[in-house]
Amino acid sequence: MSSQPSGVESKKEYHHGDLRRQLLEAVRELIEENGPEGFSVAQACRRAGVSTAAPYKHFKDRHEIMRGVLLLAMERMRQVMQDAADAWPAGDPSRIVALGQAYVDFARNEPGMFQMMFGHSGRHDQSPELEAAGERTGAVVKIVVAEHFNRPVDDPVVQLRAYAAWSFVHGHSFLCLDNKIPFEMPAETEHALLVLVGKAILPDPSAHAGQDHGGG
Amino acid sequence: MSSQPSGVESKKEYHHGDLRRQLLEAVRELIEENGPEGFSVAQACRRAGVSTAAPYKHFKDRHEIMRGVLLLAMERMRQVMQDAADAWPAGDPSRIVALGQAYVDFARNEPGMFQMMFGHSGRHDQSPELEAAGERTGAVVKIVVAEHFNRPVDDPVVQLRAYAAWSFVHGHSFLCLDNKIPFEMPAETEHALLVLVGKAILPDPSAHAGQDHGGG
DNA sequence: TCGTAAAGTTAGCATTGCTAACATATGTTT
DNA sequence: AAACATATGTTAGCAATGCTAACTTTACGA
Repeated sequence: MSSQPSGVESKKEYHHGDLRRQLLEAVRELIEENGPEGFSVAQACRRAGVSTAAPYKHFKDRHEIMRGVLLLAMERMRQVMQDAADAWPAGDPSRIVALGQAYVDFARNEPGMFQMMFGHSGRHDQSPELEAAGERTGAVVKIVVAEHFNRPVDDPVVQLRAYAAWSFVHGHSFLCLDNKIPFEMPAETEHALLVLVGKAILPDPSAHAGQDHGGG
Repeated sequence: MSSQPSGVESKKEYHHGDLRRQLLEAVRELIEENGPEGFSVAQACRRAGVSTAAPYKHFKDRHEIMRGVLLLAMERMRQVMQDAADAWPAGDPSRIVALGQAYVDFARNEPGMFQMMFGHSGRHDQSPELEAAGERTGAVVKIVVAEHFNRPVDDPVVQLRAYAAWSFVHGHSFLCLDNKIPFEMPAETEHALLVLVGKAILPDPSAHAGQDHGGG
């Protein structure tokens, strides 16, 4: 067993032992502190206590670092959404609202991450792994919507309605972070908004059974 | 009249004559070509044919350049939305769909600008003028929604519903640019989506007169 | 035990944002 | 018209950054 320090930095050794993970964490912190633009590899190095050349033993370039950071963030997002869904029984309309709330909450709790994940269309910060992680997150939404409509996940109705709901919470999240909401919105109003739009886009299928939920 | 060149670059004179505008245009081009991250003041200088120090006679720093670029972009956005609204008579439900389509189309036509305007929450790239321009754009939406519901623009119902609709097209625009749509979406499907969500969030007030459109 | 590879280091390059000091054109005042 | 003030260019140079090259130290397996 090597004497690799875990968690906090211990006595200075030549080999850091946990650099990769600490770099990812340092970058995450910097982005949350200074915004998506406000970070540099050099800053992260200082924070991790290594030279500015050290990261390139672990990552090809700064974009690969970003990909690592984003992958972890996407996994956190999937987790909080899964937890929100699990807090309600399948089929309960509150489940969808909770899911949307979890999405918005993640954006508010990790605004830097959220903006890096979705706001840049960063060509360089893309990867198959990240894409797969994104699809796992999207799957959470689709499954809940499918259960809501009691249809298979690949049903066109489910696809379209799930996407419409996602678009809404996605846009709302961005507008929140940008302080673009043109009126007061306390938590209750936001909840009401989610309920309102949830009902509108994902109407209870048992209520008006004959209705066409597909649209076009 | 001085011999200042207009439009294309003419014979090289010591004084450029149109640098401020050409820099803004060069930056806009670079962002559309290389993405929101992929531009530098130096590149814009090369494109405008001046030294890298020249911009600082016109702008305080790179953020002031960005603010200028974003201000012009926001004005273009307001214009295309106003035009879309003007293409339909007041009260026509198609007007709202056209407005949403114009929003999404702007994002697709100027993806770099759209992402710079909304995707960064750029602390440094903010200004009172830009904020005012943003509110003018938002006003177009609010007015159309107010006419739709036949209520004053500051009516809470109008505020909330207009915001909900904006959130949706905003999110959809981002997801489009990020290639995050999990299924095929030709233009007709997108139109159908806009109609579907438009009806859901902004139901025709004449149809179900007694309905509560506020959602409290 | 020893050699190899992993994972650090320092030195250095090109690019960038920005400033300082200088140069040139513009145009107003007499 | 001459002279000056101002606007708007220039070159030179600084510090920070991303990244590479060459070297050094440590860990681990044959």
